[in-house]
Amino acid sequence: MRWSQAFIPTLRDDPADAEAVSHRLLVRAGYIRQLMSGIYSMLPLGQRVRAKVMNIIREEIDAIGGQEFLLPQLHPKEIWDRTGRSETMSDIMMSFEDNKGAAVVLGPTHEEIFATVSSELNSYKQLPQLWYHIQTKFRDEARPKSGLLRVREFTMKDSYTFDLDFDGLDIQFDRHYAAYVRIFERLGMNAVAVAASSGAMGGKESVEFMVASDVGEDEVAHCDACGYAANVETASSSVPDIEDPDGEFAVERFPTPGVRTIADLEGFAGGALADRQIKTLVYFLDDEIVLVLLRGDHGLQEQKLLDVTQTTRSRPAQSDEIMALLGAEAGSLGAVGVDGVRVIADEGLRGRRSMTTGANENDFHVRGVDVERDIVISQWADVRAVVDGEHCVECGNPLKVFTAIEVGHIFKLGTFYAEPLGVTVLDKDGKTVPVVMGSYGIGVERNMAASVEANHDDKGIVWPAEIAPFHVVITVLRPDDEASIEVSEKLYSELIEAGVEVLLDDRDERPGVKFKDAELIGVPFRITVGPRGIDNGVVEFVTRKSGESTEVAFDEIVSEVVRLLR
RNA sequence: CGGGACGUAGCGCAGCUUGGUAGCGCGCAUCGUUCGGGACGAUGAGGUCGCGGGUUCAAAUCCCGCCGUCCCGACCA
Repeated sequence: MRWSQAFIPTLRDDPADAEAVSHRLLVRAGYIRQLMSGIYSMLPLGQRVRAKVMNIIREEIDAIGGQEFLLPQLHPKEIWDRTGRSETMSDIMMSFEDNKGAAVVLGPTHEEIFATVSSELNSYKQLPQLWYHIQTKFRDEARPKSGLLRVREFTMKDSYTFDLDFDGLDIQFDRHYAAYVRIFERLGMNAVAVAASSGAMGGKESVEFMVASDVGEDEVAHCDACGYAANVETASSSVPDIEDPDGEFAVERFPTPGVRTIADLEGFAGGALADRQIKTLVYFLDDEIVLVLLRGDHGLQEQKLLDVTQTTRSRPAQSDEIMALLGAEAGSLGAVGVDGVRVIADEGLRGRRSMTTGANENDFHVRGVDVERDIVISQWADVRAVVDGEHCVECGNPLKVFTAIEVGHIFKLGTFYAEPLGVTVLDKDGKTVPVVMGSYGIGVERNMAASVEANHDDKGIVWPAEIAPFHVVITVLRPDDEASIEVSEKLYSELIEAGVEVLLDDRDERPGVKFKDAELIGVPFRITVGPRGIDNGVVEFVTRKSGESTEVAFDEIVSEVVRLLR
């Protein structure tokens, strides 16, 4: 491609509405343009990268036996009514009527549609199967953000496996795991596989692939020593025991005027340190009101609470609801003497004595509380949010907690979907059995953006060669110089001949502009052709990532590039 | 959905408080000089000031309504 003919609208200034690095750079470097919130046009450079990302994914899934499908984007709403997901997913589902008045939706995912096809799986002899497609999804997100990282229309590779039993599923799952590891490597990212909450999805197990980034929306707890890694929605940690005072203590009520928070009580004469207080939270789990108890300096991880209670929705109670239940405002709440309400206590409170907590009367607390003696605990559970620096439950070393981008998610669904969707086969004995399923997803554009988050510097994008829109840019410093033209045109055709993707910067621009643009768009290698080198029979060869520059003879440069790209 | 900010030329912004001429930088076009890290000079093209209504002799500017975009939060297989 000749740059003079290419549509690569680079911008000198950062776009005003882009904050995430990948968003800023992809817009500035002319890869994408926004059409509306969460909806982007792929410009030629963007489309080249997107196609390469899809090809890598395709290669790796094909390599583990995947069969590529292409299912439609437009679905009859009726199919979604059957599984009830037109209701449960209604807030993100784009739905409307076609011209005949039939209710249709744009698919937010494709389980239901794959299921219609898989109904033609009839016999155990047809299993296992690995089906996938790379298709557009529509999800009407309440708040799209950070460029391509969270959008409303995007491409996803979603695969589905069908097995006769859970052993078969385990094999398919492990193969996907390995394929995903290779994919993220090839995309230039250091992805960590973490245990994830299966949440309302049900199923046996799920693993998310996470790339550390400060624009990520998830938090991961990771142990460098032993490799333990989990989404904080499911992560555990150990914290040092607190030594409670010896001796007998009785529950004693005392006035605490003006004390509203844990911190207030720490500073109050006769109060207590945070780790010697009991924090009492009032939550609705689905429609039941419950008390959740934590150590004063600990925080609640709501997803863990949902998981241990097998509920799907939680919300903090409002002040009037709290008042009706306990007769006091948040800040003076406690579980001592509370009856008829489910009390879920975090493991961190086990065996604790002589604690201080609210008295369920404004401006009063109680001390001398022995958690197990004085409080009726319905359920002990680990519902505490893991914090950076706490200790690994596996090996005891300090955990790191960091934000990350979820670049892939693989699920062992089991029969969770197969049963309601009626995906069954006849086994050897002629018995109808549900198929054991797995599902596996990678967002294409999100991975493009995540790769930029991981591969950039202050000059622009630094693509891994395999997904760069071009492998090499030939920067012609003096396109008005005959010798320069001759050399660069020859190189250009030889490189193309050698299978290298070349961008020939033949624009009538000053050198500085060309260098800046080449760096901004992130082409891995640059060959600079200028009068200075021509006199010596050499070109300058620059590696984008290292900035390293060498002089290479005319007749060696093509083989050098080919060697580096291999 | 709650909170905040913003909407003026392709991009980045000023002008709005105190109503009257729509401006700057970049980019773009032509010419000239330049040419190894975002050149310089000259000339020029380009704007329904987000949309609708109101106040006024007069609205980018004041008032009302709406729409859109971003950020924080809620939400999110």
